[in-house]
Amino acid sequence: MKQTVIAIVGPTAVGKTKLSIEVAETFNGEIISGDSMQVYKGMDIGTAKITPSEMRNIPHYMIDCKQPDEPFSVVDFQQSVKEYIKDISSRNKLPIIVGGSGLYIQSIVYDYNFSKQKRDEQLTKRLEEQIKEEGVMPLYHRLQEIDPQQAKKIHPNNHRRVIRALEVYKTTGLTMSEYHEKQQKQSPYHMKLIGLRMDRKILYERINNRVDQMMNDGLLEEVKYFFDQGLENCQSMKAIGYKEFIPYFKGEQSLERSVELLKRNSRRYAKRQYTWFKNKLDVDWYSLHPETIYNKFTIILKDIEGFLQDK
RNA sequence: GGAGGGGUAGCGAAGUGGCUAAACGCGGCGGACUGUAAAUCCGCUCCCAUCGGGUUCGGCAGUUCGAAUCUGCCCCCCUCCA
Repeated sequence: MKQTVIAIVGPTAVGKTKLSIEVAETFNGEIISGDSMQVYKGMDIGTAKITPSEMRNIPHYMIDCKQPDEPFSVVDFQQSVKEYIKDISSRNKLPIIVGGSGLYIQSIVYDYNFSKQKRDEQLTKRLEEQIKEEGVMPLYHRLQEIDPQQAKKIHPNNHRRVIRALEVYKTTGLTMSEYHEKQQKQSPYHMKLIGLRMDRKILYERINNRVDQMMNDGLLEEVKYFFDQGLENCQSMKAIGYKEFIPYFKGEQSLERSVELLKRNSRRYAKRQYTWFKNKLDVDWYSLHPETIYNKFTIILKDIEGFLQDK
């Protein structure tokens, strides 16, 4: 028998957190964050992390489980989340995954079959060097030889993915395509995917306003703290809401400009999130409007009820 | 009234006789994604269309085989001097 899981996805600032609490309270659920940056301790304002009081005593997982100087990856995420789902289900509670990191959610929904070996950072570095010296094409051609299928899917300009594809083969002996072939297409879970969306204009406005709010709430101090710790090159500082301020602290960019870029990057991110959820997941979409958000929530709760009954 | 500077696609801004429907950035839209994913990367964005065609660079009239680019007049904007 498959475990039942609810997932709530959608672009940033659409209202996922709010809904998640409603769902958890109504159906005796516990929440697993599906977010690549909220795992970091102390990155609260910039990641729009739920606050303890907002949690209303609902248990939350995958939040604050990493130090900002630690690396984190989909595989770490997947491993932990699978455990949490098992654990929550075993206690007869409803696991609710809430988040906007497409790949992360995907890795749970379809139980992505990642390569066993860890990422070899030395190798990554070497390949990066090589690209710097001779350009991508030599490496890209090599990829075309060992895994033509994958090569076709990757644009040569996407160095990151060219390198990764090569790495997978070098460290595991299997090509990426071979991993894909082994991939099951069915979800191991009995799952309802709830997608939240909102008129683009309104969403963008909300994003802009939320950034202003973050600034009022002390985002700058939050980021400054990490900057002063010398963490600027860490993975955590690649987050939107953090990376934009690094040039400011270095005196290379005005604060105004940083905020502007933060807004822009958030908007662009929201667009990418839509693309992912639209095209890679089988989502039940619900259109939200700020004025009538709770009416829509009521409908969603009813739908979930129906879903939970017919399993 | 006098002296200069300028009007280019939604915006900003290059271009200063053919290679230009017009660089680049922003804004907008679409897409890819299996260990950095809030990352990384790709495409479209004057109009119609499948090739292809039709209108553009303040306006009008010229020069020229050919003009956003040269000339004349006109309209508008900015700066300085009165």
